[in-house]
Amino acid sequence: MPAEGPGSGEGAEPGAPRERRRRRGRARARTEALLHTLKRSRRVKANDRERNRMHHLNAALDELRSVLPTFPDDTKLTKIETLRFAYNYIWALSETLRLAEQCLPPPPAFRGSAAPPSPGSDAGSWLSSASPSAPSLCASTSGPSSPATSEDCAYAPADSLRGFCGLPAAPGAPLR
DNA sequence: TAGGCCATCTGGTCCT
DNA sequence: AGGACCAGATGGCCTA
Repeated sequence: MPAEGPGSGEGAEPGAPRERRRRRGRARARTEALLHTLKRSRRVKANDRERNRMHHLNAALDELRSVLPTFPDDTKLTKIETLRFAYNYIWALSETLRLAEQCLPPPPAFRGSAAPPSPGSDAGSWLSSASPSAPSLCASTSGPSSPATSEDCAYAPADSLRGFCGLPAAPGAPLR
């Protein structure tokens, strides 16, 4: 807000140079104050837009979280974990599809003796052996406090693989 | 208390 | 000119 002084319209010797300088100074201060408030209001508007933008970004991130399987269910992944997990999850799903195409129709030998990888056993190796350069399905590379345990890593692809290969999916399978 | 995560502010840059 | 996007800075909250 420009502090508009009460004495802005007094009339004393309109032609005097000193008075003219004083008026110029006041006018300049007024325009500077105006400019300042203009800049300020633009900044406030920009801040508001930026806040909104980030809220939308977070909403999208929440949506992404909601379709990612986590263990336990109420685990909330951080932003970076969500992005990494989504990346790896997509990779794992497409890999699952690829493997499913290979095993349909299921070869008799496979159904009989050799069981598909289970979450607890060699699913991790299934993941890593599927592609040497494959990313881990783990959401993060962080320490033990990370919500993405090794259990989570094998969880989704192993179960979906079971489904695709005509075997009963394990209870609580993440894929609908 | 240090470190991680997050929200917000801010100034710069690019685009329409 | 104004809006969108981006990256850096800052401060608050939480946890080990």
